[in-house]
Amino acid sequence: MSKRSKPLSLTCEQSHLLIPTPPFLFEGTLHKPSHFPVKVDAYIDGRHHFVMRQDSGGYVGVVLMQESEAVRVVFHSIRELEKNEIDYLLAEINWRFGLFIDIRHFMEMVQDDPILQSIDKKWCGMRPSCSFSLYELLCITTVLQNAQVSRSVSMLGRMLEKYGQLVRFSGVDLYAFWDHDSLAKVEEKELRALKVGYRAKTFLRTSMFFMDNPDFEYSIRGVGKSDAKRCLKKVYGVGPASAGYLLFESLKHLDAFDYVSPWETKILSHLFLGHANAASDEIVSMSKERWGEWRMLAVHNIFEDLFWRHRREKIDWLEALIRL
DNA sequence: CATCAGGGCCCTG
DNA sequence: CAGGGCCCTGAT
Repeated sequence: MSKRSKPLSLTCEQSHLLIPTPPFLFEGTLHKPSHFPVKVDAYIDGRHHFVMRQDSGGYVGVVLMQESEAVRVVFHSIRELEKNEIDYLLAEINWRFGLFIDIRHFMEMVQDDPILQSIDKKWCGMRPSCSFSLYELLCITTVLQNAQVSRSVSMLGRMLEKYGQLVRFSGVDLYAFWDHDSLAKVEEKELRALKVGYRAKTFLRTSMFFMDNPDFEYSIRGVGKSDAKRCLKKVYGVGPASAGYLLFESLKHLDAFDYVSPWETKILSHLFLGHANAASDEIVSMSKERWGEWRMLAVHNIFEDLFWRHRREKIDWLEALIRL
């Protein structure tokens, strides 16, 4: 694989409509302020952009925008897409952005919960969503491990420059991820040169795993949380923290909150108790008691609201707890 | 300059 | 099941 610096222009447009289960909040679901700045997806002026990879090797730039209660989907590609390709892409988008999820019970719970009530009405009711395939999200959780944000960002940036494909559509330049089969063939030394450290081995082993199990993601969608977690943790490099993110963001388990990382513990401790010293077990059991089967969705709403407010006007205690 | 934890996880004993 | 080691970075 060689470095391709010139963006590939995707000029052929096709437009479709998807209908989410109500109540649906477009920005809350598509715009995630806590996500770090890497050119793999972008929410700009009410439009969400990202790139999907086809099995055939093609790239499809996707733009999502609100159209009353529906979601307008515009595909950008180098040639006209066939009906079966479009059906696949639409079904995939329906899943990745959780358009099928019924959150009515959660919204009822919001009514008599002071913490959830404090979330800005503009987007209390957001859903788990993820522009990426399970493999792609796994690559992201891999760079998150044992690194601060700035390092995670630069590791992923270097990987995308070398192995990704830059595409241009609808006025944005974004990277498509590499495919697992090609990355599986890369030399570990070459990966290590990108300063990903011991993660080089993780990338190779996960890529080989997906090469051998191309239907892994589909086989664990719709499977119960504990079975799905067991399958995920068999993948080299996936521990409790990564499994949690994958279960919620990719597999839509709204209760995937059984482990909290230290930095998240501090933030939730501050919110629950007014100080940052609670133990992570304590935070998990408080959340279970308070929100039950909806606990990860609740925590997600809280975090995104917090980061969103933090971007507009710095929240001092939060600034002290997140490290950039 | 050196030291060290960090948005974990694997492996060993 | 506890704890050392792992790559690199930026904070101290």
